Amino acid sequence: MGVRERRAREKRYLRQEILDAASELFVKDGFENVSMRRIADRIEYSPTTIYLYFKDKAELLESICYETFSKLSQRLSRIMDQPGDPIERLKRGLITYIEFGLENPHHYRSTFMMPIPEEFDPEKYAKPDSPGMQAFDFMRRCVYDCIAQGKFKIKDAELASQTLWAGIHGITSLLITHGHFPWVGREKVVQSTVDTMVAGLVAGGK
Amino acid sequence: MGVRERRAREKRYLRQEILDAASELFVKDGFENVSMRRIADRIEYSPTTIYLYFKDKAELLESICYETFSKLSQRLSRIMDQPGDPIERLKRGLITYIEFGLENPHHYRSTFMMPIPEEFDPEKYAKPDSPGMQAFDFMRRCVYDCIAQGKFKIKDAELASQTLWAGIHGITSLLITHGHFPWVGREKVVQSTVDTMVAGLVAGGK
DNA sequence: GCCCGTATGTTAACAGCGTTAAGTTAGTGA
DNA sequence: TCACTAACTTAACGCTGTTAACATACGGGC
Repeated sequence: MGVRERRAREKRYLRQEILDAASELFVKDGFENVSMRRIADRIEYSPTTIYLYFKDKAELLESICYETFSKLSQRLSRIMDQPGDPIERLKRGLITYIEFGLENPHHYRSTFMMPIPEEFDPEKYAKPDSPGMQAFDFMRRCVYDCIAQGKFKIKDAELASQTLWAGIHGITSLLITHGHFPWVGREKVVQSTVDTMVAGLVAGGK
Repeated sequence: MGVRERRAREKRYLRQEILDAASELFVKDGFENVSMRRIADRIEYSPTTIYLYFKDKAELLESICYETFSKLSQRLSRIMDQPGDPIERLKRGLITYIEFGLENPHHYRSTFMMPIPEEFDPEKYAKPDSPGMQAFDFMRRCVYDCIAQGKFKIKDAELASQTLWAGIHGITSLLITHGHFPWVGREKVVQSTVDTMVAGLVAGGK
């Protein structure tokens, strides 16, 4: 009587096929250039079939970003588990975040650069443990370590974390959207951003 | 024989009327929620009329952003002309930039957060003196002053400017797209970002 | 063994979008 | 008066995300 199981398996399989097709187009062309019809073409189903597996386009592409950002979480967790100077650890984590964003510009854009906040939707913000926010948590824990060890002049870990996030998000998103700007050099400005932010926390702003 | 002139005047008038209508919708709903047809409705012309005055939607909304960002340039130029400690001047400029972005989220988004870089289009990047870039120039000049007066450990003014830009862009864009995030406080994190970046430049990264 | 209900997928359509080609109208200059 | 041009409109193309209505096939209960 494994019929139910076979069906469920097939269903999972098609769901994954949709995800794969969508992901491929998404990586190549980005959110606004992937249409439900193009995805459907690729898997040789009708466009409406997709709606049996995903509520709408946003949810579909959100799933893709979720998968991808999980990899960032893994990378960060490996770094954070290592011993040694928390400041060096923090810097490596920040660089990893930035590099991840540059490797996955469309995912990064969809996750962190897309909508202007519509009305507050508790549904969405009740789950702050999305992989994106998980990445933020890794950083926050590392900042706690730095403060605990007296490395920072600033004592408010939350404030310090948010400040750092601003910095790394800034350079990541600018390099994504303004790749043609006459940067002094991608690596150079990435490194400078990280070094400057951390130095600022060490020295204490004001 | 002032007919030509009257016609030209009327033409300018309608152009401005389009800009005003578009701007109003734009401020309210943002780029992707303003349609040519909605603009046309508002001024009681047919949608195609707009194309007699603007090449396409992008150019129309670019004009709007241009106008708005000119105001930022003005604000910044007033600040930069004042005497006194260049670091204080710089900080005031950075804060002004951020506040401007938060006051005009849709303009800011369209100008600095929108496209993934398509193929290099020299047409667009031959004019780096757009108001957006003008704002950047103000900051750069101020950074030069700081370095000239030996206030910064970092000596590369271009690198320092780009690093600062990353920081202020980061907090501006995050507050725009993630207004619901549990920030420790908007003003607080803005101030912290500016202070931390500047302190980092003063102390010298590494 | 038949029938019903459900799961799965399709077709057709709606309402919108940016944009273009073709057509209309009014008014000026010759 | 005629021809030309500038200003504007109508109609259409080819997209978009999404929904409602319809088709089909298949397993469970009688």
